Amino acid sequence: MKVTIKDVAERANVSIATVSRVFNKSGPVTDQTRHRVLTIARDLRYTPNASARSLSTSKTDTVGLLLPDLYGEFFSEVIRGADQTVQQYHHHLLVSSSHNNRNEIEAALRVMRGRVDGLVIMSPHIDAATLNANLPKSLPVVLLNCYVKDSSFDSLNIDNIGGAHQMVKHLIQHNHTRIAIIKGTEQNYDAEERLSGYRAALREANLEVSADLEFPGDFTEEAGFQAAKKILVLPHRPTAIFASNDSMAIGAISALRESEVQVPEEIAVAGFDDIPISKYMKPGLSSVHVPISNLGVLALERLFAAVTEKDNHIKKQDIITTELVVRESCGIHETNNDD
Amino acid sequence: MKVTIKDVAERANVSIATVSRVFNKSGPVTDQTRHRVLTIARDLRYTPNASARSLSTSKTDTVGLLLPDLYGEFFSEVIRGADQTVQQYHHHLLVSSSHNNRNEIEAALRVMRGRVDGLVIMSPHIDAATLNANLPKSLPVVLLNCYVKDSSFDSLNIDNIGGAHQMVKHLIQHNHTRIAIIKGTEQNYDAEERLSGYRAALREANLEVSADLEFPGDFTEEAGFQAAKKILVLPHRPTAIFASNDSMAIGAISALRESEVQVPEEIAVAGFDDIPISKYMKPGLSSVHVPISNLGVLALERLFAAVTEKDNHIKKQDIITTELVVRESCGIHETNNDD
DNA sequence: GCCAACAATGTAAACGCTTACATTACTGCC
DNA sequence: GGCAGTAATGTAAGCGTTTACATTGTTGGC
Repeated sequence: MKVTIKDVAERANVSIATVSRVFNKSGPVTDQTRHRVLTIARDLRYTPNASARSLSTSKTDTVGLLLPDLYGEFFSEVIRGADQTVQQYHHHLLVSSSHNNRNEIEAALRVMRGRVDGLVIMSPHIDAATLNANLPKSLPVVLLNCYVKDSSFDSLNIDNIGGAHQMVKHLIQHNHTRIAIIKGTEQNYDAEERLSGYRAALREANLEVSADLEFPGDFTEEAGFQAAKKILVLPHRPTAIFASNDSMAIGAISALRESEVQVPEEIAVAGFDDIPISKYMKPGLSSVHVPISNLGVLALERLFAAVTEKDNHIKKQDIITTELVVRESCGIHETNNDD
Repeated sequence: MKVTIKDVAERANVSIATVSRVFNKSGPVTDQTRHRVLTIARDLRYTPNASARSLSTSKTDTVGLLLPDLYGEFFSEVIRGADQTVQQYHHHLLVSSSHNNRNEIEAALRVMRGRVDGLVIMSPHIDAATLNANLPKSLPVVLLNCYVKDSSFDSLNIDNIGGAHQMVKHLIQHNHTRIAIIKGTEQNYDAEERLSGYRAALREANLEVSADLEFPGDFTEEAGFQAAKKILVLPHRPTAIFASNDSMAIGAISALRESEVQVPEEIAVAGFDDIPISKYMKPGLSSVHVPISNLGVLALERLFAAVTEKDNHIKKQDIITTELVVRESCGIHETNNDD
């Protein structure tokens, strides 16, 4: 039924070593022989057995992408960038979500190990110890947006603090003094950083940092919706809302609309991530642009560098800068240089 | 460096066969022995080598998901559903996009073969011949939204015709008589079916089917935008636009807005797919709901059935029904039973 | 007490490939 | 013409498992 290298070798009257050499372009082979082997292989529909090859070479030509969740455009974009890069390097992409649960993450790590030549991990809840405990020291790893500062790992992080700071500063510069924030998921790294960027900007402008203006959220539209409802009944109503991501901003706007509060006239709204829809909403959502699909590309390029360079690969911790995107929802149309 | 079954066996004073039996729960082992092996394995951080195992068993515990593209929420949702199901069955997910190019699809197929126990293929451009030529007869395959009617394959298709028909009929019932369509990508299966559903509904209502009302598109927001611009300059302006997917509908709405044409008052707009944002837009986008993430789940469940049942698996061609979702963009608020 | 039956474990072949090393057959140089 | 050097090919060991079959040890029925 299934055709192996041996079948090809027999039919071509050569040894399996020669067939192997043809397929791997390793070692010298006559043009004539090569051609004969290739033809017969095609006729026989021969494909090298990936497992056998992996076993022999201890390479899998596959890299793993471990994500906290597979929901929403953010991850979809990361996957897209990753796939693109992986194909370019003639590798394969093993994707898995980890459900944010520590045990499941460990299981996922262990299970990936041995199946991949390298691993990109995007999981806010992971720490260096878990990583070291569950992965062989030799497996190249790139951390994407993880809360691990350890210089023993390559990592890529979004400049959450800077981005949030920039957006809030922008609002302040345009005379907003009561700015509420809808926070991200409790304990989430991005969430905390965005919050601290928000606070820093307020402090810097000598504005009060108050728990009364900080509303819980979990990055879903629903949470944004609920938070906005709460904000609306505040005695001294804020003039601006900074949502920790676009989904929540969208939810918030939809709540404001429901209550017939004009955006941005009565309340300005801004988000974070700049997901594609932000551009197409009405009003267009002001946001902090994160080069998401680029993130996937960068992570994988770094990973392949690590895989290739092996031991003399130098690890780096990079911070990806964000960019302020001003649309209508924050009430400041003009293109001006706020920084 | 790397620890193998042999290391565990030596340390535990048993043969490798016993260790193997412990890990696979195949064959009898004393509780005492099992415990000793397990403990030592844990201490040694032993993980069975996946390649060796695959070579030996010719199973990979991995299934492949071949998508035409990785762009947008649609695929992100399919992947999510797929991942969820795959985890449930303790398998892994190898994802790849095929770039819609025939050669690349063939390459992807060939490369997947041998790495996976089964394959879900979503690729409008593929035909039965290509499939047969590049895949071993024994590999379970589920076609997702492919234009292959062949009963020798399991397949899942969206009821594009029915969905489009239903939406256009709905518009007609509410007194729209000039309804433009923004078509999907040329030669694309979904695109053609949605177009024919549109035409059927018009014909059924004795409305003219005219090329003047059919505008090219390619499923991107940009295309929707451009098409709407063209529609706006039409001498006898349509009162409704049916976009072949939500992205184009969103692009169209944004073009109309730019020209200060009221939606739905002046022109009603409807889409297809019911991607999550549709709900949060203003106006909410009327659309044809496709249970996307469910699609991923269903496809993988079918695949696992095929993998498990092996030879006595009975292939089926299923059509997934869609559902009309009426929001504001088509101008008919009331919840009524249109069918 | 013997033997059958079975439980627990071991032995070794096979899975399909890569690759170090061995072999063979040419070349051209002195 | 012999020999070194090299190009082309072959041989066989190993990669880490699984598993059919063999071996050993125990049990219980007669």
